[in-house]
Amino acid sequence: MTWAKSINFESLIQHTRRPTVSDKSTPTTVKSNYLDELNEIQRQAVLCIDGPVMIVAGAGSGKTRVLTYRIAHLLQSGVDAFNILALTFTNKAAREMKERIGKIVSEGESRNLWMGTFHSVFARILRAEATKIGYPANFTIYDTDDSKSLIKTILKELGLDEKIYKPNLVYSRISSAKNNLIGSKAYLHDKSANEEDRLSGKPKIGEIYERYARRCFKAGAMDFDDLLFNTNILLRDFPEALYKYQDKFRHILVDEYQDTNFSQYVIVKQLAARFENICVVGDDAQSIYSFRGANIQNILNFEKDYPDMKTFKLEQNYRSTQNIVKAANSVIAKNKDQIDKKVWTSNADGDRILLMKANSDNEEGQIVARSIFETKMNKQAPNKAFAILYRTNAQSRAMEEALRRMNIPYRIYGGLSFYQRKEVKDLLAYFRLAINPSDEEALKRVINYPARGIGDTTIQKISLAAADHDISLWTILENMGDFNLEINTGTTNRLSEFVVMIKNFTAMIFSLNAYDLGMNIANSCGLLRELYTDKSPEGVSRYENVQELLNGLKEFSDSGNNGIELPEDADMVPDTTPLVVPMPVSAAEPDLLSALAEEPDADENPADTGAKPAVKRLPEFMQDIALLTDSDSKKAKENADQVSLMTIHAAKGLEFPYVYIVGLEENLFPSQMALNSRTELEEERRLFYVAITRAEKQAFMSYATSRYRWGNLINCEPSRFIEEIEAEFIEFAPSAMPSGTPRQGFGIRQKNATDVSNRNKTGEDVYTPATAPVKKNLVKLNTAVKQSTGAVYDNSHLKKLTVGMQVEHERFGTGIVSAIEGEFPNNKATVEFDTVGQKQLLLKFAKLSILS
DNA sequence: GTGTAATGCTATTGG
DNA sequence: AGCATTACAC
Repeated sequence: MTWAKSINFESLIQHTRRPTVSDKSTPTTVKSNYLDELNEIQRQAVLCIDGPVMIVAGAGSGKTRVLTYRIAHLLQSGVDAFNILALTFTNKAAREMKERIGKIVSEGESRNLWMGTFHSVFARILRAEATKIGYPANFTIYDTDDSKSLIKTILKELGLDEKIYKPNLVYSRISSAKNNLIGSKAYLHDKSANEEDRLSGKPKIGEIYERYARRCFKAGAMDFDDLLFNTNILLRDFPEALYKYQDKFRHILVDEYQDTNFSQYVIVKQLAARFENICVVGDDAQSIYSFRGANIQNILNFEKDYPDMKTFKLEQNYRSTQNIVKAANSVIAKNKDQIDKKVWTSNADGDRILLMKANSDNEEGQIVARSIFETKMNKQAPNKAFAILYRTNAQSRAMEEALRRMNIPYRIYGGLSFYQRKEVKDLLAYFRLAINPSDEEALKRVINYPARGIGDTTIQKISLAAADHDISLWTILENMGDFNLEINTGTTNRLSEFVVMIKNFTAMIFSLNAYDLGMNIANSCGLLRELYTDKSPEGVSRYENVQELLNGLKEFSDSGNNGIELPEDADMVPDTTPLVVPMPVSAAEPDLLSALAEEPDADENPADTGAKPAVKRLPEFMQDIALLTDSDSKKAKENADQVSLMTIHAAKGLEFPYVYIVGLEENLFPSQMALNSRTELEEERRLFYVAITRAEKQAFMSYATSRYRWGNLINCEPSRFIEEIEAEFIEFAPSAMPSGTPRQGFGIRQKNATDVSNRNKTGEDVYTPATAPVKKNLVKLNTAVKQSTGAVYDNSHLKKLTVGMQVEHERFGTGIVSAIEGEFPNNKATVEFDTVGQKQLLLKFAKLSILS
């Protein structure tokens, strides 16, 4: 692991060697009843709570049960819930596990566990520590749409062609750099990355990345990957923070370890370094997220990281029939890279996998729907016993239609989540702006929605000025008089009305609870009115969605539940310790940031009472909202009797009595994109393995010989995966056996020409440390803080600026002052920069330092 | 600046 | 086929 090696973490990690694995690992206060529900290996895995442990958990082997009991056991052995960090793959998994643990121990205790996804846990920690790394505590989390929109903006600014620099591709380049802990500056100097970009004809990716990172920072925003990246920065550059969390999280558990990426890996490694009470749970055979940076090596190399670790292999499957387990085993055996294990079951043989053939995607839907109907009758099973799994979301439509026609209730998981709907995002954007007016994506989203006569050209002018002065759009809007924007008075008035409106919202953040403020915003921003006037069915639905969001806000205000439950820890109050002398704040402006950080209305000393603050406010509601996904919206009646439709990725960790795996065709599953290398194909195969092993009683598979794609019909060939299942476990439905040419498409298949060896993408990138050295952070801190409050910079040192001086600008570099006009604080300087030429700068805003 | 019609591009997988 | 962006008329 080149990166891991090149980071000198050893020097940072405070090695307090944990006690050697003790012989007193026999607990004293364990309720015997839950241990009785475990088999021998499971029990050992639960009881071994000292030191590094790897649990290799085959599909259906009771992994969740082991994790749950292990945590319960830790608690009963006297470990404080606050000292346990359990990282799960979804928020839903965390919620469910907490519930189960609550039933074994007490609910009060389980609530104090630090349990959630990497993103939600470290977002919470970053809220408390943000100022250390130069971010405001009220930072926004950009979702993928925000990120891509920002990338598009940057592409336009740089005059790059979106067809060459596809935003999706640029985004994933940046994302994978971050997940490998390569910051934008490091990326620019990264030979292999540059080489790769140059060869792919996109040499400017580094430049885009740098701008992107700068813009996010200025907007006080982190994207998903930043949550992990910045956690790493925090732990690397602030040893006292590292020490604090090492000490706090004395026991660390990571679920689905096979799907962690490098960034996550380093976080865990760092946090666990002191006590090494780390337990990872995973199954290499179910690693299906390499496309977003997951590195299967993390689990394969666990032993190298912790040579004295204990391994427990859970190999007995309790979920599925013999047929399903054996069929799945016969498939996964085709993969090369795996941990040696043998999943077995003592369950009944069960029915064979039923393979069905259709002539088109629509017919496939009908066949599947009909089969579900029949199986329901034959087995007397409810709808919720069924799941339809597919490789791509686009396949859901044909299934939906067929189910609807047969009056079979269903629910689609994934796709557009509630929080991604346009109308919901619009209102959320107003909320975001109220909390953090620097949030550029939110600003652009709603500055002219509902339409208020602020058009593209106006926004262009403002953006240009912002780029020119290297300040945020919001700062321009607040100080329009100071810039020659050449915007007519009518528009100027509308702009200032908008600014006043947002400022009013901001001013109410602490006086109103989340619901009252949200309602107030929804009413006065004009969005509710706009939606209400639209009486089309879609319009009504949009209105209802906004109402739904407000309902959620209401519930949150009453109960404090926004879908992610993490403890409110006494020592997790945002750290307001000033790293630099606090900047003076102009009298007119409330010091919002410190208000946010200090929470004036909150209990003075929560540690004394243990009570939560009485009033639930909007910032608290918003703090994790970008991290919520569809499956987290708990209101969707989990228990409704519906057939589940979802992608195989979304089905990870779930199980159903009857599972339909559809669209088993070459170029669809395995995906066309995965045919370039062995490793990619192996990941597809693991995905197939995951799909099969979701089934408890019977698996069904189907393929179509033709389907619509981009509006035209294409021919399809059955997937190679079908013939990888040993024949004895499969049964062909009558229609799947074409009369003329039996087993058409089977047997003889040409080897895929591109099925070559490993593409070796392990990348020898070099991690350049000190992407953000401490000192620099201090400087940046000022700008971040000030921007988030909208206050004026303290540039009083520029009073003594005179013509002829050499100055340095954060972005424009060095230059010579050629003219000064106006009176402080409204004076302007003309600077001849060495590289970017002449610029006029308002000293009030410019971040200049005087060199000589 | 706003709204609509025509065009063109796209569909792995997801927190 | 569906969505997003662009072109063009008001």
